[in-house]
Amino acid sequence: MAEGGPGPSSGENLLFLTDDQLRRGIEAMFFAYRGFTADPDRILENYAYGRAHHRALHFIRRSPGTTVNNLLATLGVTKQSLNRVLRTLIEDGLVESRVGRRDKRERHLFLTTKGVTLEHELSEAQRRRMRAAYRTAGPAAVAGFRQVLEAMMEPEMRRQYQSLKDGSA
Amino acid sequence: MAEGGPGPSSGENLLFLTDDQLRRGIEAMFFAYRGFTADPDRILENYAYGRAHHRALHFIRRSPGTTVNNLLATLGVTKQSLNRVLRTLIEDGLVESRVGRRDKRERHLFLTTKGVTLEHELSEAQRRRMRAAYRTAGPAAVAGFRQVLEAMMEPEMRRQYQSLKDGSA
DNA sequence: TTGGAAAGTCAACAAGACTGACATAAAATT
DNA sequence: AATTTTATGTCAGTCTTGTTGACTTTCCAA
Repeated sequence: MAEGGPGPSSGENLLFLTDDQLRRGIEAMFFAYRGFTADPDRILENYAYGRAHHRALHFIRRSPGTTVNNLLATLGVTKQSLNRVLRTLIEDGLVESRVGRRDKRERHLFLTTKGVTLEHELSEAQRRRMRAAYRTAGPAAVAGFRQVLEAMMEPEMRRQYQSLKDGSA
Repeated sequence: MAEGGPGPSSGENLLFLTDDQLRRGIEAMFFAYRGFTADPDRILENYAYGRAHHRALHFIRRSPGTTVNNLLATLGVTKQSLNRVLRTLIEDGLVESRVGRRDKRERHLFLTTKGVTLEHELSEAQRRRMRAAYRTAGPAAVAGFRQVLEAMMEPEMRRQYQSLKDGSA
């Protein structure tokens, strides 16, 4: 690409779109995601659970009563993969699966008291880091952070994200 | 928004630090990271490689001549894990491993022409998405994005990130 | 009543991470 | 010169989390 063109093609300043800047952003995502998952991962080592369990707990807590199919769409995994995780969480009494009243094929998922406890421990660790990062960067930076992340999502995931914004499912 | 306390505790506006806002940020990271890896993942399906190969190619390209130990520290994996990936890349002629001149224990890693080609295909797909997101969000948002991500990194990873900023390793 | 959707299960498999043990060569230290 | 440490590679085994494919059960709705 030869990168270096110092003069923007238009009158606008587009230096933030150079390949070098973009690569910096790519590396920032890579390194930051590691920090993002580090704290919950450390906690999960004490239990017999992994990151997949954390994700399930997070989204069940976020949308209590959600169905397995909903959760599948949000997490973007196969039902077999989710099922293994869900089964252990149900067996261990962290998640309750209630047969749907209207549609009895559906299972509605809820956290038990025990599930809420672990979810809170995990999410509080993650929020602590997020809070520190937000405080360091400030409100304007946070707004930009969210804008860029949202623009980076796949359209279907952006819909998931935005639907969670307001009410639950 | 219903968000907890309407009145900030101090004179400053700290609404961006509510647990709800933090959870929004956590979900943004989760969904955005999926978009971030989606394009390279699709390309990698055509080859016999995975995300781990992409990461190795990226950082070798970024710091040509880097040693195995350096790469290990950057990627944050075990040598056994990296070795498996590196071995296939060398066998397939994408990466060249040269014995160090000064210290013959070290192996210096370089991309071959073939390696550069694949790395470019992968990174161009990733940059394309990043470019679109940056363009949508604008330069101010990008600056904030980078600030928050940097603050979110583990200190050791932040050092890695910043050392890559300037010259190579 | 029958077709199809939702959910669950079983089996097999793969990527990519891990630990632990061990081998080799070369550099550094004693 | 002998010993220790470092850098790398390799073998073997395990774990988590994802995949596909096949099959069953339940049950809603046309």
